[in-house]
Amino acid sequence: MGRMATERQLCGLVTGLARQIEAHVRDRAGTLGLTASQAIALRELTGPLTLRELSGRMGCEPSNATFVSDRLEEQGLVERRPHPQDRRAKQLVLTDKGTELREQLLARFAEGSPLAPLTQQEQDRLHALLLRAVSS
Amino acid sequence: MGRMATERQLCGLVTGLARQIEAHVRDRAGTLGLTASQAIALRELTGPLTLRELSGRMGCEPSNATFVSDRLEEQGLVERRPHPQDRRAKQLVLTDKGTELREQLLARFAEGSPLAPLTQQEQDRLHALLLRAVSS
DNA sequence: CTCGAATCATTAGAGCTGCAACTATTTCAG
DNA sequence: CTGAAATAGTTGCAGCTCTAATGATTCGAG
Repeated sequence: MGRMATERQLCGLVTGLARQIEAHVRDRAGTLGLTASQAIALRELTGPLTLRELSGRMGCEPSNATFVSDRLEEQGLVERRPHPQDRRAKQLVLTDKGTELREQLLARFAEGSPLAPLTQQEQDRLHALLLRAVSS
Repeated sequence: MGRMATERQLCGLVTGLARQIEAHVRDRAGTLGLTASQAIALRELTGPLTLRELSGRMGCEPSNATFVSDRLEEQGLVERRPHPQDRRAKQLVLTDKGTELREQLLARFAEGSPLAPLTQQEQDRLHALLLRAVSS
């Protein structure tokens, strides 16, 4: 076994794992009739959020948040409301239907995550390493 | 600070880092007039590959490899040749132009990877953890 | 106060991706 | 040998993501 990990291999592993996570989300979301990014948006809506805030939480561009919000709004899961303080911005709010679906979603996500096989200690160590890599 | 890392946070970190890597590849590839996936395909072409083999190395579906190969062929960087043993398959081969561009590409990729800030020891530990997560 | 710069959301456009269906070929059980 | 099943590549489709440009609003230096 080569003990020195190259950055090349590391990048491959990271993107590979990201792909697995994405596939897991897609699968779970699919059981509720949602796409992966719709599900992630719904998950992040812990309360009223501006579209920019949502894009920040989703880790994507604001234009993408607009796109996803359109789909969620079409399905009657969220509503766009004028922002109380800033007339440029809009607030995204869950409807009753959206709130209910979100709860089901959170339950589904808990089942069989790709990272579940790792022990708590391993997860903590991975967390620390990733945090260092991301923030630098 | 909560010391227990949740799977939720971990998933976010992994996909966030994957995004950074993707952005880095996109940036470097852009300086040579390539898109990110074209660059990754080119990088993986260490020798003649079947489209299926390429898709395996790229970590994507075969249909995607077809798509990317079309673009590379349009630019005269690769050629599709009949497979010597299997008439179903095709072999993807770099042209002279493709070989030359690939070398420039490898040099560009080496500059400023998102994982460079990690020490060798950290990279090794990350490698081990990711390997465990991916393979299970 | 005022006007230029920054910020919010949106739109248009190009490109990537996975899934499902299809054809051609190979493999293998009987 | 023969026909069913598996495999290679492709295509169509829906959906995601980025970048760049735009209009509306807010902020801030002077």
